[in-house]
Amino acid sequence: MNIGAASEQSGLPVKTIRYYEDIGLVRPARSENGYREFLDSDLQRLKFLQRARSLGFSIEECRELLSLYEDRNRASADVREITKTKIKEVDRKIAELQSLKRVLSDLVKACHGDDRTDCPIIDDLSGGLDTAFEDRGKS
Amino acid sequence: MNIGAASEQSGLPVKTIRYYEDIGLVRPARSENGYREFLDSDLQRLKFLQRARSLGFSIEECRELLSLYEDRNRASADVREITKTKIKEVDRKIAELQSLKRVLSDLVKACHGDDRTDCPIIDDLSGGLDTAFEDRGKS
DNA sequence: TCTTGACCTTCCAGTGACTGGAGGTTCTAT
DNA sequence: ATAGAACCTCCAGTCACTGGAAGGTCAAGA
Repeated sequence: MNIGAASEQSGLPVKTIRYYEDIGLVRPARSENGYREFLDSDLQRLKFLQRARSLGFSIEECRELLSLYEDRNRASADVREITKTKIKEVDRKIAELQSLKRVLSDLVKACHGDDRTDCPIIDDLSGGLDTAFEDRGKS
Repeated sequence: MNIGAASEQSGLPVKTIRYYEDIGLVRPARSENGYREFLDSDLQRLKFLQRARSLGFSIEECRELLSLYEDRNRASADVREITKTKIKEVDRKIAELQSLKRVLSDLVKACHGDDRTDCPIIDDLSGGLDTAFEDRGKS
């Protein structure tokens, strides 16, 4: 099957599939006319990649998962560990965003939001060292 | 003050400050020796940027907020609107991550995690069209 | 047969927001 | 005088694509 069909079947953009070939995640054969020829096994890999990426695994993690996937002797525990690490990362990101949301919500609450030219949000951003918002500093 | 002091005062890395100058977010004067000379007003901008970036505003949003910040006539309502839009974005990201976490947790729960070579996580990633996880497809 | 248009190819450049490094100048302390 | 820190510019790399130019191939219709 050509790249267009592979794209449709896998849910990955054509450009992305070519990119994945570039970085060695998939190695489709070539037809005589130079077109990429995707076998079912290639399509499997692409679907795997689509799914894993949509679950937030990085390209390098996908590479690792793929090699576990191909390795008939890999332990289920290895895959489980990678996934658990990923869950912890997701948890961390959620917590960060929730704290961010809290600060932003406080700012909006404190802001009268009319056409006056004083604004607590701007005040906070421009120094605000003595406002109620304590958790400044980079994450 | 030199870039090193500005970095320390603002909490932004030296490289980042130079980058911000490149893209026109800050315009420090130059001393005779070619060194950047940061005035208090420059430092204000840098602190503003540090804070706004840490709150998840993009560079372009920071540019907008800065121009509102400089504009003595801007309405508080404008700033409030930008912030509210940002909160909605943060909410969306949190929801995405929570759904992602649910799927990953389900996978880990289903995975026996021993040294057997069958693994529900890999099974899910490699097609898994008839597993219990429904929300595949790109976000 | 010719043409149109869809699909395919490669290659180069850009995204966002930095970060790292090379190679060179200036300042400061000893 | 000299060592080392701090500064300078410029170029390249990061991540995971995405867009576009310029051109080759294929299938269908006139």
